[in-house]
Order: sequence, then C-alpha cells, then structure tokens
Amino acid sequence: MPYVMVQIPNTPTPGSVPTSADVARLAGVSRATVSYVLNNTSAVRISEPTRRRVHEAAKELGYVPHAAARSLRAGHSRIVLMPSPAIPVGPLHSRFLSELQWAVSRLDYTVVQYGTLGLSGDDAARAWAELRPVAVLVPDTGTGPEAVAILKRAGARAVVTLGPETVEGAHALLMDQDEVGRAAGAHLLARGRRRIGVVVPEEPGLEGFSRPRLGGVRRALDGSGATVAPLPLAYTEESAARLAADWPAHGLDAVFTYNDEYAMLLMRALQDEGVRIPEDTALIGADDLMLGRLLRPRLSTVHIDLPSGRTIAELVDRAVRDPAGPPEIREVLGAAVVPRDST
Amino acid sequence: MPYVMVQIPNTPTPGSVPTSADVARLAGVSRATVSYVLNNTSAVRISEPTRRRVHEAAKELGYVPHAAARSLRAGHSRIVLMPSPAIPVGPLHSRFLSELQWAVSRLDYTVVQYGTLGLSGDDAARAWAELRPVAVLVPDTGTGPEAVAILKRAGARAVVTLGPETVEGAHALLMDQDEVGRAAGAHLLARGRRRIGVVVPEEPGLEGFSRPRLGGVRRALDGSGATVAPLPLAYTEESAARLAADWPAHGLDAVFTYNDEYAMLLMRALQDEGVRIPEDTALIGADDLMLGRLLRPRLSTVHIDLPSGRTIAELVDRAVRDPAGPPEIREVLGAAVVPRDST
DNA sequence: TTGAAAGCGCTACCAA
DNA sequence: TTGGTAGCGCTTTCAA
Repeated sequence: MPYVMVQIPNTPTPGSVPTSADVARLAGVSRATVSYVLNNTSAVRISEPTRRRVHEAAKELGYVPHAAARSLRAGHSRIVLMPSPAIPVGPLHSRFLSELQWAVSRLDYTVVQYGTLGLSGDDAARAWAELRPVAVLVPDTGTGPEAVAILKRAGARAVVTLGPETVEGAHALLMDQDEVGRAAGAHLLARGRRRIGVVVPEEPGLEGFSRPRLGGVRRALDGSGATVAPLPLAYTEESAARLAADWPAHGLDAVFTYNDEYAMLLMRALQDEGVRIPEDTALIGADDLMLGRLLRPRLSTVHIDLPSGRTIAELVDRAVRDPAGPPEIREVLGAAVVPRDST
Repeated sequence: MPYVMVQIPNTPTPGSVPTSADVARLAGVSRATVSYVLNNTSAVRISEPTRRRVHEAAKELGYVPHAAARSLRAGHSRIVLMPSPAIPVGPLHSRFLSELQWAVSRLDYTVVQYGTLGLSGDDAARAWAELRPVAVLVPDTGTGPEAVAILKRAGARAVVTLGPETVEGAHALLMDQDEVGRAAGAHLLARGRRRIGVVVPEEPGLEGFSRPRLGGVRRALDGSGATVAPLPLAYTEESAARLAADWPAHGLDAVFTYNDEYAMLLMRALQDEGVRIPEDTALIGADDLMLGRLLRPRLSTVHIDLPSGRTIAELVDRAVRDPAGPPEIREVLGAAVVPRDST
C-alpha cells in the first residue's frame, strides 16, 4: 500500500534545516520563483507582492541558502583557498597574510584558510582540490608542478605561489629572502666590517627563510675578502648566553641576526657579556619591527617591503578572469637597510 | 531528430574536471562501484581486479572527489568554521588559535578559517551558515543569541564562543581578561604601591581586552584605598614619549601596561626620561612574552594560561557527537604573576 | 559482486 | 509573471 506513504507536500518538516522548497511552500510559489527573488535575478520580473511574500517566508523560516548546493549547480565556486603555512610565521608575515586575506574578500571571493595537516606535496594538493577552489594562494614551499597540475585539473583557474621560487604552471610572487641578507651584508661591508656572523635559527621550519638570508650575505661579501660565519642559535636565553660567552673566540666584528627578534635576544646576551655594540660588534636585524627602535643602541635593520594585499588580490582576480593568460612572475620583496645606532 | 544528439557515452570530455562517472567509464564499471572502491565501503565486497581497475582509472584521470557534492549527498559536512578574528590579535592569541586549528584537524574535521568582512552579528552568522558547518568556533565578541540560533537552524551541531561572556545556546570557553588585571593589581598592591596607572591602548578593536583588564585592576584595588588612573597610549614612540614627559605630574608609583609589548614601549620612554624602574615606578606587563625577559630590569608580567588546543578540540568533538547535551561553560583563562625585576 | 536509479538543494532553461 | 523540470557529482538502497 504505497499510496498511504505519500507525504503531505506542504509540511515544512520542523526541526530540520529549511530549504528553498520550504520557503516556496510557505509563500505559495514555486522553487524557481524563490530562487529568482532571493537572487534578484534581473532577467526575470517578479511582481512586488510575490517578492514580499517570498522574503517574508524566507525570514520566517530563517532560510539560508546552501553554499555547496549552489556551487554544485553553478559548476564553480568563488572560493580562494589559502592553505595556512605549516611553519611558525613571524609577525610581519602574518600581518601580510591577513591583509591579503582581507583584500581578496573585498573582491567578493570567499577566502578559506585551510589547515592542511601533515599531508605534504601532492596529497595536500588533492585535499585542497576537493574544495574545487577557483584559485589557490600557496604560501609555503614544498609545492611542486605536480601539485599545480592537480589543482588545475580540479578546476582551479589560478594558482599563485608566494615564496622564493617559481613553480611551473603557477603565477609567482617571488619573495627572495636572499635580498634581505644581501642588503644586510652590503651595509656591514660599507661600515667597514670584515668578519661577519650570521645567525641561523635552530627552530625547525625556518630554513626556507634563513638559508637564503645567509646566502644573501655571502653574495654581498663575494670578492670583498670579508668572511661569513654561520651562527646556529635557538630562541632561548640559554642558547644566546652560550653563544655570547665565547663571542671573543669567534673574532667577529659584525653580525646579522636573521630578524629583529633574534637581534634583541643576541644583543641582550652580548651586552650582558660586556660586548659593546656597535664598537666591538655591529649588529643588524631584519623586519623593521617596533621593538628595534626601542632597543639601546637603536637597532639597525633591514626593512622588508611587501606588496599591498590589494595589489595581490587584483593579480589573483585578473588571473581568475583570464586563466589562459601567461603566468605572471613578480618580484615582490624589497629590502632596504634602515641604519640606526647598532651598526 | 533527437537521436543524433545522443552523446557517445564513453568519451570522458577532455579539458573538463573528471568525475566519478569518468572513472567508471574508463574502468568499465558503474559509478556505484567506483564509489565503493574509492571509499573502501566495508558493507560491500568488490573483487580485487575490479578494485585495481578503478584505482588505476582514477589515478590516470587525476580524479579528486568533489567535496560539495559529497556533503550535499551526505546531508552534513565535517567543516568546523573558525571565523578569523576581526581585531588585530597578539602573538599569544594567534599562537593559541593556530594550535587550536591544528588540534581540530587532528580529529578529522576540515577546519575552515573564514574571513568575514565588515558584516556584523547576524549577517556574519548567515554568511557562515551558508557553509553548513558542523560546528562553529567564534573567537570574537559581537555574536549574540540570535546568531547562535541562525547557525543551529542551519544545522550546526555546536557553537562554541571564545570570549569574555557566555551566549545563550552556545558552549563557552570563558576567557576572562578581568583576571589578568586583577592579578596585576593584586601584585602591585602587595608590593606596596598605591597610585596605579593602567595603560589603555588607543588602537581600535582592543577594547574587548583592555576594558576588562582595567576593570580587573580596579577590582583588585577595591577597598584598599589605592587609586587607579587609566592612561591612553598609542603603540608609537611619540605617544609613549608624550606620556613619559609629564609622568611626574601623574604621581604614579606603579603602572600595568596592558601587555608586554606596551610595557617595552613605555619602559623605554620612562627610562629615557630618567624615571627609575622599579624604584620610582613599578611596571608590570602581561602575556609573558620572551621580550620581557630581555628587558632591563627584567619585566614582571602576568602569565596567561590558555588551555591546550587538544582540550578544546575534544570539547568540540564531544559537543558535535551529542548536540542535545547541555552547553558546556568552561573558565579557561588562568592568570598568574611572574614577578621579575620591574616591580 | 555489480548495476540502476533516486535524491541531496539549488539555478536556469523553456513553456505556459 | 510564474511553474515545471533537468541536472550539477555524489552515495546508498534495492535488485539482479
């Protein structure tokens, strides 16, 4: 007796999430009309009374459209995926990322920061691809051409990498940390320093930044006869004290500290050991944080110029609109020394 | 002549995103079988050769399932939504948030950080609801009972607020900033200080933290006869210099600086003016950042004890599994003074 | 062991 | 101006 099981069609099952069909029933119109009204479809004219009834029904039920259903139907989403960086990221970088996120949202994309855990490379890319993002903004390294292909194949119209190197098939915002080291090295050289230490953080995950910064110093000093000594340093007072304790043995007259935070750490340890800055050892940081201005002597630093979020958001938008266009490769990291009193 | 338009069924349209139907065609099986194989459905036994054919076809096509379609069919998602805080968030809080994000991912949820822009209160809630998250972790204030109702109605099985107050219908991780001020105030009082300044950052968006911290100091001093003076301060050297310049006029013998960063700013300005710390003025910060240990005198601070991400992730998971359970209200912010040399 | 088919919620085409 | 309806990609019940 199947006929007794036929559901009464105008009972908007209570306790359940309301759908556009529920709205339609309550307003006494078709689902199509509901869709037209709620999306302000301009191709179709709906009478004012009908509009009102639909709006009222939607409000009464607390109707909220189902994004997944909508994008399934549409065949594409407006999701811009920003996998959150796996590495501990400094204040400068994290400010940059949130500004970027904000700017992309302004362009009417849905920014989704997706924490991909453990999975690496292509597995991560596959996980991202499941969301069918229209664009992916990859802040990390470790993303190869294969991953880009996976994303493209899943319908991503643009993949943009933010990092030190370009990846085949993706747009690139090149942030060449090398430049930071180069600027610091050149500055110290100009100040007459010849035996230059470079702090290399021991914290895992920072190699992507620290190695090129070290390399940059080397490059700046190339042919000058000046020497470079890498100085492993953990972000703890003990580690800094240890390094400072046999500072004289290193025979260094200058040190580039990776960034301002390590600079503060090392400056304190050196001063506690009686090392005079800048007389005995010149010291320069990077990132131009406020804290550098508050140190005594005031900290020389490398100011890093990152593009505005808006600029990048526009690049993403352009890439999405014209997926066939050539990959845009842009050098976006400017490094300029801010000389203060520590060098 | 409709029959000439019938599509040849085994042409996996190239250039388009492969679907499970494409995989099925290539493997010579039905879509059902593909689903069984790729999801390892245990209720159904598929022969080994068939499994292999399906897997190979999927790999060859670069097939990635469509998350939206899947959750539409399933009727629910595993999305845990974490609206990113609209306010500029300090290093302590941001570390906490990313640890939390990580822990929730471990439990096999898809953590989505969603930047909701401008929209406030119920509008934001509606935007979040479109994603049909299984749970929402709201870090900001400004979310009322209405917003919670909207999310629940859209199928969210748990809404958890992280903030100073509980919201009807939502679980709450109470982070009572009041406690931070109270601890600082009590400490200064115990140190014999009687005229206590409290730095109130002028940066917008911080009121939610600064007001209760100020209130906490007031509460600690209540009935002691000690006085409290709010000190507006912007995070700039100029602002700090201005405040320090007429420091004697304030006649304060202690100051609670909101957090360690403002502490560093003000300490420097005061020292530049010749104010002796702690002799003339005791100074205490909050957050127990590394930089406090590097200041001279070493900075006394209020250490803030936040729960581990794992703890909270488990709370979320429990709430999702038992949506009918009573809202869990948990006081999670521990504040303890770390006395060092500045007080 | 496998396949056919219904249907999740939505939009857009076509007809009325 | 409005309604009927197909179909986006997927899973799952039922039948074979």
